[in-house]
Amino acid sequence: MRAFDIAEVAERSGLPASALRYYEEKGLIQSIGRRGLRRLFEPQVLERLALIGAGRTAGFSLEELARMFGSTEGRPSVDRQMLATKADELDVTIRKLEAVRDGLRHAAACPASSHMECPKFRRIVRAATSAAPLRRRLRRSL
Amino acid sequence: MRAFDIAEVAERSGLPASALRYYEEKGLIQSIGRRGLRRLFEPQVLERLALIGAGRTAGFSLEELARMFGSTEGRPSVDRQMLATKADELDVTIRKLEAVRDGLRHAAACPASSHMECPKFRRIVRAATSAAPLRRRLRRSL
DNA sequence: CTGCCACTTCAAGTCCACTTGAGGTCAAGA
DNA sequence: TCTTGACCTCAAGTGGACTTGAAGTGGCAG
Repeated sequence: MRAFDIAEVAERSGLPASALRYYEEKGLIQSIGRRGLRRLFEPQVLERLALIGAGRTAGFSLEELARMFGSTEGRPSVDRQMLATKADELDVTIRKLEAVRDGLRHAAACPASSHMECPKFRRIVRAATSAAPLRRRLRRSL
Repeated sequence: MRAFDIAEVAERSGLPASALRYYEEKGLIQSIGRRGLRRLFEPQVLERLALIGAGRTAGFSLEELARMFGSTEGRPSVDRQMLATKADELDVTIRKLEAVRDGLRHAAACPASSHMECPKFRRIVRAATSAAPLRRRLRRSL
């Protein structure tokens, strides 16, 4: 078994075929050829899709992901400085998320009728909103 | 100075007036009255906006935020069970983000020409994509 | 009192990441 | 050979979160 057709990639990756076609159109993945009309994919594509999924989880747009590791060809190497910068940004995001999580946890436990009256809650909200240069927000997956 | 007009809230919160009107329309904030046509806001609204910002950072939709602390009136109390569940979901998201961050950091440092050939990188990608029930994705802010 | 212009409303437009639908093709099983 | 139906393309639609534009209003400096 050398190549998968789109239905097989869809099943194994959990993504609908329409999304795979869209990703190909955007240069995020490539099919290795066709059988008649039908796209053929290397098993490798599943790892690439995993990588894309991870990047999406971290809030990168498809365009950013394409820039980061879209077409491995024609590029000297991924811009390492950019990767490090993105990692730093993610650190900031993570810290905010931790604060939000703590706020949620506290709000679930604290008996104050209005959370904004609770000094602890207010401190947590401040933590979640300061830590200035947030560039990313979270998106939902299904 | 008891009340802010929309331009002042916009300036202090960093959000455009159009977004504030939109948030009001969606029930996330309230103006406390009008001077002529113009909305007046209590200084309090800034804290609420901070809370909304924190929630948005964590990937909650405006509708979810409205449910969580939209109109404080008419609701016995925020659903504490839901808050705890959201906190748990955030924990999962945070773990994925940490894995993505580590992957980025590693990719920035690792000399392998193709990262997918590096076993360490592949392990990190797996960590970022497993931990199954992710419901949230990150969104970008400006 | 007048005029400016920051504010107002409402409808429509934008961006992203896909999804859906119509209409077409062709590999493979009966 | 014929039929089936999974796959194809391309255009248009969707949803969330706003933004933009046109047309109107009214507080306040002069």
